[in-house]
Amino acid sequence: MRNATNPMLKRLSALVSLNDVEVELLESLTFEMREVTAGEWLWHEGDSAESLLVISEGWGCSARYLSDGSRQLLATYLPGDILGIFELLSGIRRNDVSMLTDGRVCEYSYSSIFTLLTASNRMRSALFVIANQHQAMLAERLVSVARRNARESLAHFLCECRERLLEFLPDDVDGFQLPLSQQDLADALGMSTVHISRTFSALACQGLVRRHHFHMVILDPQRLAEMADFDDHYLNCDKRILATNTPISFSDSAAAEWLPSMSHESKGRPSAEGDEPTASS
Amino acid sequence: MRNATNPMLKRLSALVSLNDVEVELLESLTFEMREVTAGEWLWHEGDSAESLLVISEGWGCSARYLSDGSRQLLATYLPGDILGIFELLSGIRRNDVSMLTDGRVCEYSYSSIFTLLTASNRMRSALFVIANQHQAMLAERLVSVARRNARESLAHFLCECRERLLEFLPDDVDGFQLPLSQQDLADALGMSTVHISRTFSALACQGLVRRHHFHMVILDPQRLAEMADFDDHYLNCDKRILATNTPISFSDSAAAEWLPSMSHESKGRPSAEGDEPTASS
DNA sequence: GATAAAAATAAACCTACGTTATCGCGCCGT
DNA sequence: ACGGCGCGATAACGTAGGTTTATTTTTATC
Repeated sequence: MRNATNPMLKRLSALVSLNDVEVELLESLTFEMREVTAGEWLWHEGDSAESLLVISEGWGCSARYLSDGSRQLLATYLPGDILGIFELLSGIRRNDVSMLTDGRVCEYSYSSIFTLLTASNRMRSALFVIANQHQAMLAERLVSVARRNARESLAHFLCECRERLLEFLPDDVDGFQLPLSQQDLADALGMSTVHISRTFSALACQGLVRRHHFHMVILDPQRLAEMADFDDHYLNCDKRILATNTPISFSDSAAAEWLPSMSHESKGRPSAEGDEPTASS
Repeated sequence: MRNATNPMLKRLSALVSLNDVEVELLESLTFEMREVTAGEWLWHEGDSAESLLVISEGWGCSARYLSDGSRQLLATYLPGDILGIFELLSGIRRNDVSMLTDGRVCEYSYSSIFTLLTASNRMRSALFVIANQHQAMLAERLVSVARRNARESLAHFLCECRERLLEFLPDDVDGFQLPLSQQDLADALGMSTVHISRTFSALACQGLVRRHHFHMVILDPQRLAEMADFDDHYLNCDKRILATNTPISFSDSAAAEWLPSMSHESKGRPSAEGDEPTASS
């Protein structure tokens, strides 16, 4: 794999196979790397949105705060995650986003992102896929909160975290850092901190997980996934589509500008297209 | 307002002010109108996605079905709603979608939609805004299920329905058809049917709503919104952005192709741009 | 209009979770 | 070393909402 100090490049190249032109384009993007600390706000609802953020280190989250003072986590953001895609066109931040831990974020101005989107179908698709993933996670969270009991819900969350981290983790590791306090987990899963604690104990008793402070070990991923009714499909289906370059049958030339991987060049404008040698249609 | 038998035109022109070229383009789109009946599936998760659907009459919903047989409604679709935007680029349906009532849907092939997206910034933005709205509703539903009690939750849902319908309803009406059975509502709000029933009684006792079968009357919208902590912002903020044509400051020409309403023409390709005389930057 | 099927209500009972409170532990600054 | 503080664990208790069963109302079918 290529040198990837550029976080955006790192993330996108994990999602789609980029050609040299695309890599070059990504490497030429200017970004500002910034140190952030736990609890720091990345932005607030209503702020004007002019840049896209990639988390390079640390965890973040978006949340809604209610009038009674409680909050509901809407999403967690892991290293490699890209934030602010949804606001690209509206120009206004939709939720509060803050860091759960110390870390490092990279800021890309929307104008450079627009260049990217215009130049490459695959990268446009990749950003869509990321946005889709977050929508899918949100839906799955709703299912958890609405339909699963505490143990299933927590188990599901742990499975999800593991699956999301797997991509960036060495294969042999069976544990990972889960830098969420029980308060954070409670806010994410719609439970009380006390019950999070209880539920962790229960899962530990069943020999499913082991936890020491922020370090999680999933002892029996299979059984945990079973009890949570966890299916990684919602996290990976779009990824697979991009990976296999599944072409969708369209004759219209307009489609070529939008679809992930049509093999013909788009009509004469600056373009970074070109396909890897994969199963073609 | 213009003749709008074309449901897509009707919806988009309610969202953004379209110019004549755009209207013409929309009117030239071919679509297939289809009668559908309550309970009919529009598509299933995993189906290949090749078209966008506009609900012209009736209500629909998307849902996740769990292994224990229960289901969770993820979204409701009202007349005018556009379905399948998210699948534009992935080409695969992500959730099961079915009709809650008899109705009528219009199908637009993705290829014609791609034409639309390529031709007009504003329509591209409009579709994004609609996708954003659904994401926002999903988030708000999560908040409801996770943080609000039954009365607040139901009240919030009713407020949301009212707000969404308001656009298409005569102003003077204080009642509307809410064609969801208590089972449907329970599936949407993560509660049991009996508790939906109880909660309706409670709301009725407090003089907040009146309900006769599928006909809802919100007796005191203000008080209902208060108790639900309902703020229509999440439904309307993007709409307002489009309406006021707020320009976002970008010097890059690539941005002009993406943003809702930059006033300059995009570079020489077929374009349906042109702006209404509004407050300029 | 008679009948069956579906939806809504109601009452009784139960449990998964919230709430409150207490205690122990590791971390920090003085 | 000390006390303060945030975090997590455990226990006792209360309750919102689930479950079950039965009765009534509404709708659909003929």
